Amino acid sequence: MAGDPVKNRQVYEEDLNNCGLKKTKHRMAVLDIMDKSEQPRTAEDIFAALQTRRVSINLSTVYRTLDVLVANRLLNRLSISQDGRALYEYNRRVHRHYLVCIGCHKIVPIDGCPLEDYSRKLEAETDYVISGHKLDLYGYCPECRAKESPCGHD
Amino acid sequence: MAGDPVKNRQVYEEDLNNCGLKKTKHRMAVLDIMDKSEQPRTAEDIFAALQTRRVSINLSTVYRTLDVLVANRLLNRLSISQDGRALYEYNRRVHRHYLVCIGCHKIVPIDGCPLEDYSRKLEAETDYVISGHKLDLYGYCPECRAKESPCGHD
DNA sequence: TTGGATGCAAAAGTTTTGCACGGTT
DNA sequence: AACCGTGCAAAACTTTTGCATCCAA
Repeated sequence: MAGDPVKNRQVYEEDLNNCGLKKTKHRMAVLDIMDKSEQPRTAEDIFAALQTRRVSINLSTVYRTLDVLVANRLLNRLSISQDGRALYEYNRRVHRHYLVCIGCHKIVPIDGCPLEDYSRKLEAETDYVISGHKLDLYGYCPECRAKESPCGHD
Repeated sequence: MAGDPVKNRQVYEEDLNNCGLKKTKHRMAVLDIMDKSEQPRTAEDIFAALQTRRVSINLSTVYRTLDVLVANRLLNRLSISQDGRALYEYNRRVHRHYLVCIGCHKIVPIDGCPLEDYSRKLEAETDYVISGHKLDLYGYCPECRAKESPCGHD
């Protein structure tokens, strides 16, 4: 699905066009990096990935690029991280949730969404229009179970 | 429930004691403010509330106090906010989720939790030990429905 | 008395912005 | 050519830290 580079470049280009955004090497590279990322990434992280690819860019441009892509719904900005840094993910237009390991901070996507029925029910109860939700689950992966501290302090 | 100031002060004092923390006017005031808050609050916001109460405090002490109270599970730190600032809430030891209005940023608590069964099911599937989750729902409150922009840009 | 709590100032870290220049359409 | 995108430097903003002093137990 994310394996054919030529096909993907066409997708990115089309997405940028549909949004009325210019096609720049920076935007193309960021979309490609994010599309191929298994996990949500920080701006700094994306900046490093660009440098690895020999794409010359300034960190402030990374932020500006991310802002534009988020505003146009090509990326999502998450608020999972505890440490105050924003995380970004490619918007696959499929509803996705994550399971975050408290021990090693590994983030894995979860299949499916348990909240579809619940959302509609809550709309009826609250008289809100519910347009989305964020759900992340936290726990210890098989490798990290032994590290769990029972006392509350990490 | 949060109406009797004397009773509540006893609770805060007891909680601080149980955690081996000294009882200071700052900690007492922060616990009281948070206990009486309907919505999660930022550090800056709590700082302002303290000043309104004529409690003299430095912003760095607010952060230190919040850190201590979070580490001891008397408060929770949330990651709802989009704008990079941490939000804190009083830990009522009841599992709680929020419904956030995209229009006016009002945050209201939701009754109940739709995820209890799901968590256990996911544990079985993934071989993780799931110790918690974060769920927030987003939408437009009755007052803000008219403001919804269909184009993605706010 | 003693170790933790606090104020103040300074630093650290992330993200944003002003401005001049460069690239895309 | 016009407008948007970019680099660079500086600023803004939230949060953390060092150190001397203060306070609760």
